[in-house]
Amino acid sequence: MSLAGAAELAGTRHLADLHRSMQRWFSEAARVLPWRSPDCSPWGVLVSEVMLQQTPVVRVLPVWEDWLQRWPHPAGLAKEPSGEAVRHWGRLGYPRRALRLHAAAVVIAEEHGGKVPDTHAALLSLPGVGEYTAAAVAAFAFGRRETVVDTNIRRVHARLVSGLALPSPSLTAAEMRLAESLMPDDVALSVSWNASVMELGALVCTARSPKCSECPVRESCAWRAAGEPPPTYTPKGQAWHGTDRQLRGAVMAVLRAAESPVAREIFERPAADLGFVADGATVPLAALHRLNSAPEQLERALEGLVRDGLAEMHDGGLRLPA
DNA sequence: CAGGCGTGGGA
DNA sequence: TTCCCAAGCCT
Repeated sequence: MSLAGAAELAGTRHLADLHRSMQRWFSEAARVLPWRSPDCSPWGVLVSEVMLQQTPVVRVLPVWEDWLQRWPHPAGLAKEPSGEAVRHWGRLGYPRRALRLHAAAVVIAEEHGGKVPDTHAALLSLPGVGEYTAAAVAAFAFGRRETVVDTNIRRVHARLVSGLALPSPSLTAAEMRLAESLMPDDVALSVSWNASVMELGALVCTARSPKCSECPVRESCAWRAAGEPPPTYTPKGQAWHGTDRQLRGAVMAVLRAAESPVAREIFERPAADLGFVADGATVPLAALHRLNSAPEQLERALEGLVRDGLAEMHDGGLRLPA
């Protein structure tokens, strides 16, 4: 990063101006989201943060509403079989998150009196909660001064301060130090600073085709000043077609739709004779068959799902954990 | 620590 | 059509 740039920003009047500009922009440009409501419980914030991991807001909204109505408190979810969490996760993706959220609810019910813990350390110990999520919940649900660093914030810092098109592939110690150096001292202001930088990354300072003309801090942007140089590396795309991942997703879609355990042969047989599988399961089953995977790969996918706790054997068939 | 882990919409 | 990627976590 540009140490000179960071030093110039930190501890100067310039930094206070930056905080002010961002706060003003956030107050008028921020999206209205249910988990930002003052009425939203810490549990609602935690659920939103986990759902938002690697998942766009628009897809999270309906599932979050369903979850919070169904399980307004962690204790309610804790009483359910973990498979119910997975079933109601729907097609959000990364269903292990549902499993971990359920496990977190159990820990909260049993060890925290049913209340979401309010410290970074306690949050971090919950399943599925890493550095980012712990900081985000501590800040946004409990008003704490936390150095929140997510992909949006990393990108904004990379451009605004370091003059780079994109941050490095993985989070570095230097980035954490930079993020800390930019934090307002005031607690309330620090919370809105975290939220506003994240929102700027999500709405304006986007990965592709950023809307610099709408940026409230474009005059301070090191990347813009440098002539918007291109990224210095090319992110490696994730393979999808033909992967175990794709097959696992197809199997999970079947299990979510099935009302009874699905026999192994059903996963291999054409979708025609599925009399003993619930109607709702035939569509995802047809999609699975269309993948036309090798038996060995199917075996690997099913075993992987069982190993991960996303499915279990019952009556010789596979089902969501009951 | 590099790689595995879902999904669907937009460029 | 293909590729990219969206508030990461865990091993």
